[in-house]
Amino acid sequence: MALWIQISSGSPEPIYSQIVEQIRQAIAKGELGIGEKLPAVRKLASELIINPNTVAKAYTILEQTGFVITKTGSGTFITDPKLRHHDAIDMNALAERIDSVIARGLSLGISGEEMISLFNNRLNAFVKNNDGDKK
Amino acid sequence: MALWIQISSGSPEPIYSQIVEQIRQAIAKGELGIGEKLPAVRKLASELIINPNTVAKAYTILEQTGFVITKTGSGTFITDPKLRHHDAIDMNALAERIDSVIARGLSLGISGEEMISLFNNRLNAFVKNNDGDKK
Amino acid sequence: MALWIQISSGSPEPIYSQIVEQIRQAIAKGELGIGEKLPAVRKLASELIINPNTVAKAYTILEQTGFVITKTGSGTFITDPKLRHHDAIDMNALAERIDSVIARGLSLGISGEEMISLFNNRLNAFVKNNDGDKK
Amino acid sequence: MALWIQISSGSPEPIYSQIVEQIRQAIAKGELGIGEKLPAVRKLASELIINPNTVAKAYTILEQTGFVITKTGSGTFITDPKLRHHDAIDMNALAERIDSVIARGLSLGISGEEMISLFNNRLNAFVKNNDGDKK
DNA sequence: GTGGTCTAGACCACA
DNA sequence: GTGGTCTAGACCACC
Repeated sequence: MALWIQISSGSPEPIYSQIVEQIRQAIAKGELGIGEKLPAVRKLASELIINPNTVAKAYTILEQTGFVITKTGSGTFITDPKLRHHDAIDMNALAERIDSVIARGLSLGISGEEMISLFNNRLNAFVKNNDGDKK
Repeated sequence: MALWIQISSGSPEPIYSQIVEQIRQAIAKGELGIGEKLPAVRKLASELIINPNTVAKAYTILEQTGFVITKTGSGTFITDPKLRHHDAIDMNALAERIDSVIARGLSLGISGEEMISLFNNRLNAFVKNNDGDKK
Repeated sequence: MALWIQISSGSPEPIYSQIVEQIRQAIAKGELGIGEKLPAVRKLASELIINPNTVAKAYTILEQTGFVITKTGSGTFITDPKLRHHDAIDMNALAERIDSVIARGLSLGISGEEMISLFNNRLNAFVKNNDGDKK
Repeated sequence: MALWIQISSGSPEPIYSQIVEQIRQAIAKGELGIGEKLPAVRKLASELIINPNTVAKAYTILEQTGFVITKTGSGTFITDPKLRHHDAIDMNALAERIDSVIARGLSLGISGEEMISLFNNRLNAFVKNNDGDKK
């Protein structure tokens, strides 16, 4: 449980971004609840065998996006979702990402129905986990 | 009709990548048919007011990905989708991209139902255009 | 029999080079004998639906390399192999091409034995044809 | 040891392609082992007295072909051959290249036996080095 | 330090 | 006319 982050160093996506993404997904899935404490920067860095600056950058971004709050001296904690702020810009960005995914799928020869089916499957993986936590 | 590509120079996504993405989407939507000719490198570059090398890089990537073929001296053309070949790796990458999109959406406070609805809407934009062509 | 040249317009190899290569192979296989007449430039160009200049360029290269001789007013003919001249440079170039092929093969996971076997198979295809002609 | 790449600037083969080819061969010969680091883009460029962009292009191609992975900020490294995936298309391309080599050799007046002998000699140069590493 | 992106502009090969 | 290659040099992101 202590270490659920997977880094692929040979990836076009920067490491700090991979960390941000995975923590965001963990929060979305409910694996990380409100107020829960993230691993210390140095500890996570040594476990992933990466530069502490890289972890720090990831945490900074998460804080700027409102997903976590860092209390100097005690650690970094998941924030209350109600406190997170989002722009209309975010919705546009999301729509663009969806378009991109659809174009990629269609180019793979996947039909519209299959795309929807695939999307539902992946979405259920998220929802299921959240239900599990709520029980 | 002549210019349907939109570049945002202040974006973290590189310009050449924006071009690749938009052309891929245009192909997926059927706006660009098989065998159709893309604008010449220098022409598109001057229209978008960017360097020809940047356009050339985008076209090169599209060629390596199998979406277009370039015939030196005559131009760059959309390939037949049947000739494109894809790996199982591509499917995994697609699933990961979907996960990423879902996490982003959920973190914006969007419910599962709304996500599905949004996804269907975007997908319809693609399918509609293709139906129009078939008629 | 009249038209045995196959052009793939969507190829990194220039068209004129494809023609040169295929004629060279036809000569090596014995499909084209000494003194035999090549199709006229304009005729071949119209059959392949390409620019006559492209065919002319191919014939020029074949002439410079000594494979054919053009007699103005009558046509282009295969030369006597004894009259062809080659440099030590050619041998080095050949060795480099072999190295390149081997590296490519090994990177595909093909063993040394398989490489030799494959090479022999392809070579036999050439020799067989020559035997067939001699009978 | 530091510099084993030879560039011939007067060659029809582009410089970036020469670099790609020689590194591929070095990998096939075992001169470059898994995980080994390639020279930095700027360093190799200054040693070969060419533009860094040209080296970068070569490295990019090697990455797209799966021979190396580049980790921005730390360097470019040889990948594990097991992770490289290839298509049946590659085998056809290889066979074509072999045909081309054979035709070129035969046109130089080299007999079939000599061709095989030559091929074996070049192949041994590769295998020997690999055996040496294994000891 | 590393590689990635982009520009400006030149030259060449191809059709 | 088309795209392909290369140079010179700048700026940025990553680690």
